[in-house]
Amino acid sequence: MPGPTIYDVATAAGVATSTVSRAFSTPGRVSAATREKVLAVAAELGYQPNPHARALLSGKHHTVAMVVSDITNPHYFELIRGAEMRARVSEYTLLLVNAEESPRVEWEQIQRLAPAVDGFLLAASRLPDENLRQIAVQRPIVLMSRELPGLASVVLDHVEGCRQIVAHLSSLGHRDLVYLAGPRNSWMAGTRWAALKAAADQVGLTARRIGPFTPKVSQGGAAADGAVNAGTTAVVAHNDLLAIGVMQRLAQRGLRVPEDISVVGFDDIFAADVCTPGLTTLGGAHADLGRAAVELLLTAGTRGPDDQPRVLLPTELVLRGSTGPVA
Amino acid sequence: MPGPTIYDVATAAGVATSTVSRAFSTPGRVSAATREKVLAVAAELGYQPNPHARALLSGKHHTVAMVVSDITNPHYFELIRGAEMRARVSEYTLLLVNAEESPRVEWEQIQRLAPAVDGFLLAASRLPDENLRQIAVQRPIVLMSRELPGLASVVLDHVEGCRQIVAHLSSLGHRDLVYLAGPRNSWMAGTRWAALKAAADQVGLTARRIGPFTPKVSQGGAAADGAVNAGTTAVVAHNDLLAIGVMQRLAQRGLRVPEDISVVGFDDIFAADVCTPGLTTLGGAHADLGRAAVELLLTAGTRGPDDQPRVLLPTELVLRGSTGPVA
DNA sequence: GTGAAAGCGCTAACAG
DNA sequence: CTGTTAGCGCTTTCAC
Repeated sequence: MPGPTIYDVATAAGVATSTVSRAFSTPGRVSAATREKVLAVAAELGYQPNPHARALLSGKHHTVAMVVSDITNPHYFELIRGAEMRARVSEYTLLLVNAEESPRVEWEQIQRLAPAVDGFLLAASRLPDENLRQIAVQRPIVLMSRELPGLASVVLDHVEGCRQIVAHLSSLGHRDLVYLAGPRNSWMAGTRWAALKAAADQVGLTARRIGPFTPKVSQGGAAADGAVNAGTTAVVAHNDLLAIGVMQRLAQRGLRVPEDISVVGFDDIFAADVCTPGLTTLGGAHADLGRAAVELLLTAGTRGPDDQPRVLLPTELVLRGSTGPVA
Repeated sequence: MPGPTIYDVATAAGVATSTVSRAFSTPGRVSAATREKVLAVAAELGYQPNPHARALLSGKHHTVAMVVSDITNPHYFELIRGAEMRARVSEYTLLLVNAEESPRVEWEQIQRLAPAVDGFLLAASRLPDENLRQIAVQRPIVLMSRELPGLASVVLDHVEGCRQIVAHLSSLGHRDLVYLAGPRNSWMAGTRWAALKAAADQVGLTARRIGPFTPKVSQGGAAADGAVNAGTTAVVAHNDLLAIGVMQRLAQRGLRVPEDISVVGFDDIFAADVCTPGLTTLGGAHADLGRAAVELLLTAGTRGPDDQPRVLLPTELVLRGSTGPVA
């Protein structure tokens, strides 16, 4: 079962193990003839270098771990996809870890894997800032959908995005909006609210926040009722899942979208395009976020702790049927 | 940067490296006092065992690789989720690999990772049977959504599921159906068609197949036109993505679903529930498939090559608005 | 250009 | 119960 080793190859090819090693890692330092022979024998035996042995003395693992705060959220799937694809290009392997929304689990997993990976991608980490800094001294890390001064990060530009949302609603005649907030320990939730509030203030629109809500379809009912109760003409939900849940509840209550109330989401997940009415949502190239994060991680060695990049990718407001002029 | 090793801990605690090792791996074989001390020192130094060194001589990696034929298909996400969660429970790490629908890429990735993982989960593998058998002699493998005699597999019970689809359509008065086939090298596509055909024959319903189609929303247009051209009252699409694309195209052509034509999909992805009309689709606990596959893989050592389990999980036909009585 | 030998971090005999 | 020692498979000096 344990495949052939360089010893087997060396014996079969009549050379030393070091020569076999060189034939693979530094082909220039072996004569063409021996190299050919070694490679031929290796191929015949089905030899595959053992990554563990290699990692053991090189310290390089060719592996990055991606820790996702909640793998059940379809939105992260795009990030995972993008990350996997970029990693593959550099022949890196992607380790996938689910933190189950638990900071403790997240921390334990990271500590466990730290000696075995080249770096971490932390998507929507629920860890306190201090913990993130601790990790960063052990291993290169890149935050996704979260920012922290001194650490590399990739996020969508929500300031500009929220400005667009507000401009859109304002142009339709809405005079106020209600933000259905995401979880308390979500950096994104805070960011979205701040950006929304600032943009609203700027154009003289009233912005209120209710919540927090767990951003799932099932929570849409409570969120919708809260919004109706608040008496607004426009709601901006923390994400598309919540927004879809809201629309379902509104329909149930006999309220029409967008005639009676406009709904906006975040993420532009696939379902936003097929629900009725289509959901107006702030999207962006999420797979690119994943790609950019891996990119940053792989080049982390070239930067000092003082110039950790903060990549801001553009959002795009996708207009669909869920927003319309105020009656 | 390279964290502390057992040597550092041993020195600091004034014991031998083997004692440190034992304190971690076989706590029973050390006196309580020394164990306490070692663990304390280790914690203080922030010592973490190096998994590579451990794997190097144990041959156990506590890692399983999941190879997905096409990571862009949201359906696989559920499988990935389930697998990740089950792996986590046993403190296994899940490696995620995308084969990009290419048998060559799939094969290369598997060969590359073989020496570094405890086994493979192959989801909808596009590899020929022969290659699968070759892999199976190197490492334990579990096929997902594919079967091959002699290899462990987990699939949904499409025979029964397709029978239900046919019964449903038949009860609505449909006398024939058209299957919009998936890719040629997809085992699932062949299986679905065979099951559909058999079930149709049994109840005296005419079944025809057109395609193959790449199962994406964008291919729904061509598929829908083909179905309309064939002049049928019911189409069964290879998966929900294709079905949704079909419904979009039908709407565009002014055809009503289900009044003019009924549509059925496979997978019950999230979007099937929010599109209009809701999509009738053959679902099942896909996350459970992922779980079951990991389960099988982790217990693979206990079975001989002659009793490789073939796990069949139940499907469930989810009735929504896209199917209705024939006019 | 190639071989011999040391050692990466850890565990598993084998002594004591 | 604990220390000594020999590798796991590979790369990397250091000689030749």
